Amino acid sequence: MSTETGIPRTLPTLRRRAEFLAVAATGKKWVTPGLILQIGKADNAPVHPRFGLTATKKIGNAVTRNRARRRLRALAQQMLRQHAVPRDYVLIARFDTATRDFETLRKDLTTALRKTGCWHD
RNA sequence: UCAGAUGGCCGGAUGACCGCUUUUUAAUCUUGAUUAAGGGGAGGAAAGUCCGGGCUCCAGGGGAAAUGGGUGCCGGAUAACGUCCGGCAAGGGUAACCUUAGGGACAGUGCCACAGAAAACAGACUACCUGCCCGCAAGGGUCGGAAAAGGUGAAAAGGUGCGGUAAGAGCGCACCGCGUCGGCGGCAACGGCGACGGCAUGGCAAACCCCACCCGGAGCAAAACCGAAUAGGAAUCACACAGUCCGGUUGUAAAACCGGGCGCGGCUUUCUCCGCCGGUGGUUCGGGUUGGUUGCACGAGGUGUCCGGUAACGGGCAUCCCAGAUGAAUGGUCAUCGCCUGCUUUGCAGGUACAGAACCCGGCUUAUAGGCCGUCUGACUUU
RNA sequence: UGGGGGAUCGUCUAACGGUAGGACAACAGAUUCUGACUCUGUUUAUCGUGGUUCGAGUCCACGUCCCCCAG
Repeated sequence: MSTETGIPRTLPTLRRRAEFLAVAATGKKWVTPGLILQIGKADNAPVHPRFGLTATKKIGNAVTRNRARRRLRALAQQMLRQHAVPRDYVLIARFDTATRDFETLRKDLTTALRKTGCWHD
């Protein structure tokens, strides 16, 4: 389950509707053109960062939603494991998520983490 | 060469790094996890959910009826179909070919607005014609004849031509259409031939309907099992409360228990037969669950080949195993090359469709950049 | 995932298969010193594509969008 660094190789994900609602209820979020980041409360934070993904029907059909979700997941596995304090995170896909350049998307998430104070090196 | 018609197929490729899921083998231990190596991992429509079937439950099976729904030329294919194949008819096109919910209008009911004399028992109106009467005449009246003319309308009671007549009329004739009968070809739809009739039966059934055939309902969030937790409910109302006979066991007896028959109640809308079960149904209150496994991928399966059949399709043989997620995997990034378009033409820029399995299969419908391979028709040119 | 229902002016709602009507709104005019109220007039619609029919908002097929129910 864990390596010598203590952080799992793949981050656990949010699964229950109640968990998503709890993250959204804090109201703490940052909006960038590529994605929206929501952050859960600090008092009941988990040991390691967890994340959930949301792609609504508004951004396109099933193929577009799948592609946006997969890019966000790949991004989250890369970034959150190294550069995020342990919290619950929810990443919401926007119109440009499926087509935006991946480096720009990475900068979007970096900016969101820094602005919300969840960044660490 | 140009313009068309039609059938089938494909629907990007390779590599590197980092991942996800499933499976096989091996190792480790905490016996269900980790690690390592290897294999598999979205479509022609996976879509819409419009039909058909498998499978599961409603305990199971048979018959009848009602209600409701569907299909509708004929023959065949199929597990089945509203699908497919072949044929017929009608319509369109120079043609290849395409389109068609294409049974019944003499079973009955209904509708045909406006216009028009009339919209369906044909008969009334205007107008026409011979005779008679009135009148100088124009014209009027009347006994009859006849249904050819009447601006409409989507549609007007066979059409065109000739004869015929006082005027006309299938009144007669020719051709076309229609109907009836006969025999011929075809399994049939239907076709064509001959004779006769002398025109009858307007349209709408994607209006109600009639006829023929088909259909029980719900759906994998079906359903089964394991585990945890809680409960093995309470109140009230309605309905039914039916028992009896026979046999056996215990017993002194009364009686109790067991089995069977008849009866009562329930078992998909109703009835009924076999069968099964023994209280049923409604309302209110209270309590609880949302984990895992199976179902779940060897199938009306794919590929190749041979045989039968015009074809749809069927059969034989060989060979292959080819997705299985559950906040839901099948990917992310980079590079190179295809293909298309444009140009500053040997390189740069832009583009590369529609779209994501969720129990499975057969179809239909809809979306789709671009490309490939046939077959056929018409026109033009050359030989 | 399965089942059911619907779509008519900008909004709400009518309409036997036969000229798509009404209310509110908008616009113009009248009234008023100006505005409101009131009166008169005008504009605007059958979800899309095909089919049946002489003729479809209505009947049929396919598609698009929306709503409801089960869980």
